[in-house]
Amino acid sequence: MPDRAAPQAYYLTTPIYYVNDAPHIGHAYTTVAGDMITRWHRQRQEDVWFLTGTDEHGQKVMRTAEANGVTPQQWADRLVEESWKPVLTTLDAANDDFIRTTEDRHVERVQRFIQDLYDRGDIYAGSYEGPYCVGCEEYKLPGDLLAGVGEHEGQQVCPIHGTPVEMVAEQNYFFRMSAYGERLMAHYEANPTFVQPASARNEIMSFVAGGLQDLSISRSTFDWGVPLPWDPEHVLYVWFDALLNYATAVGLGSDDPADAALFARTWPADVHLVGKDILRFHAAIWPAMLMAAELPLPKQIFAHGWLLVGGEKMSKSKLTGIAPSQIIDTFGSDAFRYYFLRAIPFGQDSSFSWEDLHARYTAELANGFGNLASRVAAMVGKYYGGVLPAGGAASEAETELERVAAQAVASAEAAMDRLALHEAVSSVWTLVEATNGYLTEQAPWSVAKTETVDGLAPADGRLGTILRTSAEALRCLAVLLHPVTPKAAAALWASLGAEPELGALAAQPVSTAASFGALPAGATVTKGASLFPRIEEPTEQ
RNA sequence: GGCGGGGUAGCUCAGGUGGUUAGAGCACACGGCUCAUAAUCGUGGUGUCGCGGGUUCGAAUCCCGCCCCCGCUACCA
Repeated sequence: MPDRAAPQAYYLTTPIYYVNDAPHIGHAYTTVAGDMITRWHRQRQEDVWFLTGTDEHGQKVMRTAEANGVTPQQWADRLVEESWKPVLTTLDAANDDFIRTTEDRHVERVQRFIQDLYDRGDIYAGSYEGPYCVGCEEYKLPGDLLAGVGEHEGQQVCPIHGTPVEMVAEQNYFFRMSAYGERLMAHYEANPTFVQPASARNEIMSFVAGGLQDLSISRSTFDWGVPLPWDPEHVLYVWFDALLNYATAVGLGSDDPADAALFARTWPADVHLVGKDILRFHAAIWPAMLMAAELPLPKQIFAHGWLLVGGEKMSKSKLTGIAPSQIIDTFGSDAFRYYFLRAIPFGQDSSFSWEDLHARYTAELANGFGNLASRVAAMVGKYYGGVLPAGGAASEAETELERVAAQAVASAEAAMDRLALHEAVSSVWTLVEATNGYLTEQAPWSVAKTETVDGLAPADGRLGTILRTSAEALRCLAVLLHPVTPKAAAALWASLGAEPELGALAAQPVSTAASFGALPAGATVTKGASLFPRIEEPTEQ
């Protein structure tokens, strides 16, 4: 347990995923990005907290449960246990906690939070009026309505039923969000990286600059939610409930000293990763809620883009929704992680295609990285019986390769600070390419012909130097790629025989990764299974 | 409608405060090598830079108009 003077943990969250449906690769993408970032920070030797979870209240979940003939709680339990938690394992996500909004710890702390806002006068009773569709049994958004035709000429109609909507008023409670517009604007202006990337920042600023209305935060037409402590006929608006998870999960509102310590250690969060479709809730409503409660704001809201399939946003209804397992069953979790982290500029929309996935898998993972590990291990086996040679004096070529490694680390570090995940991976890859080039130029197989005597070459000769240096590059790659492809990196770590001397891969610091010479001479190098075996056909699913 | 982003090689994209023959990766072709997952290394071609005007000695880059795509335009999560 860190003491009060201890530096704050690097605390990152994914959105909590709505259990209305099963996970698709869009959810998995966010999780993988968060996992890479937090793994990287752990290897910077920082204290880290990585949170993910599920959002389980609201009318949609209630209806889906009803349609499936179960209670909302049963429905949520089933999806969480059968889909959402397993996918974390499938993805190799190393989260520190998993919050469910139906857990007592969350519900109780949410109630305490809103009671506090109510007591402060930031929540008040009012009435909400809006266009209501009887057929849908819900309020519609003004922008969703269509102009009526024929007998409904001149009226606004529901886009689903085609029947006129009626204005309905409902008594409920409001959050005084209008009071926070100016403070929000001031915060955006004073903290340019609070909302990133810039496109997201511009969008949210233009939204808030347009003026904020108070937010209706309770519902009395259904009961699947957190009851308001002072008026249990109402449940809390699901977003108000959901956003609070980031704080309740790390102990806000708990009386337990351990929870209080965790909160002190983690809050404010460093990054909330979000999809750009939920940016507003995180970049406007959530900070306003925290301001109202007089709590520190998170340091950054980072909105990543959408995965496009055939040029359109991936969508289940259009049959372009893809489950993570469809990719992972064929390519593996490492390839899944690598592909989305490398191929997609983090923060931008990007096309996904099976052809691109397969092409990158083959060119970069199988032929580039996997084959590099394979050829080095094979040569250490062939020329030195699997015992890593000590090597001799470094020539300019070795010095240059080490320089490339140092540059890769420096570039990757800088990219990670900007959450330019794709650039970080690209930076690391320069070492893969340089090492393949180094091997071709140094041609250890040719050197072996002149140095080998009685089947073995001297460990301190030129051949030994080349292979030792190549193994060092691989060690560096294992360390740097552990956040991206943890399974392959671990396999490589084992193949290099690094663990006995250097310890666990996950504990290897990024900062010293590029210092060659860490692997002990005499380490047992084994050529295991291919890191990324070639896969025949593009998998059309 | 308003605001914002975008339309550049077969594909995915960079460039874009105007200036020599418009770039990268992939794909493709040729050459080297043979340790390795038929892998690797090197070399090479590829483009009316959405359309039409304009400013300029010179525009992918600036201005005007037009076409097309996408996002935002609050209480569905």
